[in-house]
Amino acid sequence: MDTEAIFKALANPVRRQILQWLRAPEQYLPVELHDRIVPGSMCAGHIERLGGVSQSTMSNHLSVLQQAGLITVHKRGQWSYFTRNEDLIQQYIEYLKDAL
Amino acid sequence: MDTEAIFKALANPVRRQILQWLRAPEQYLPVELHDRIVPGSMCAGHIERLGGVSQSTMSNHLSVLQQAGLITVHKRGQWSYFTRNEDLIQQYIEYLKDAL
DNA sequence: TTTAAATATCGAAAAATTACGATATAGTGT
DNA sequence: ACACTATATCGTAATTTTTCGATATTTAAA
Repeated sequence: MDTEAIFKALANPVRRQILQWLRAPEQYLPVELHDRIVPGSMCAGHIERLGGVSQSTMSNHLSVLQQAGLITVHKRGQWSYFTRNEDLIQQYIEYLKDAL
Repeated sequence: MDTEAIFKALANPVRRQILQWLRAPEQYLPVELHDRIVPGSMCAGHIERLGGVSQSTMSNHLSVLQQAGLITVHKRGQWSYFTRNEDLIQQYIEYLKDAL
């Protein structure tokens, strides 16, 4: 677990918001979307539309979260589906409990 | 609880290290020091000597931690004694448990 | 009251992060 | 092959963070 990367990733409000959206993608997406191919996930495009930043900026945020291990990507066709890495998130909280 | 400030404060390795030193000041200080006036605390000077940064830089880090509420200061004479704010730290972890 | 010691604040340089538009890459459909 | 869509990457500008030395402030000590 790269705690340094996690702390840094979480220091940005847009990235924390992304994690929130990914907690309940259905809540933020129209019901009938092909996104549902990978449940509990959103593709980059939808995350981009939710956030108030450009495509490249959002892509970078997603990359930072991914490198910290907080989210994972599954590529299907031309789409990238992002999912929370609940295991790592939990592991990080456990770590904080006695390391903070 | 200013979570934004906490996330940012924790994003810096020097500041996280300070929190570690403050977990057990005795471990990092010569036994016979006047610092023991305020138990579980260290004065700015000792923290400065432990970290590899200048006096003003360390003072700034301490200020950031303080503004985030992660540490508190007690002034005695010409010294500032810094102590972990365990309540807030715990509160922050509780917050993360269902907000992250 | 002068001197010294501990800490805070100021102003500015250096480094890192965030942001954007443009372009590249890769997959889809015609 | 061509156009189109989704995403990633590149180069760079803007912003924020980190850092430092110098100076100010406060308390103590001579």
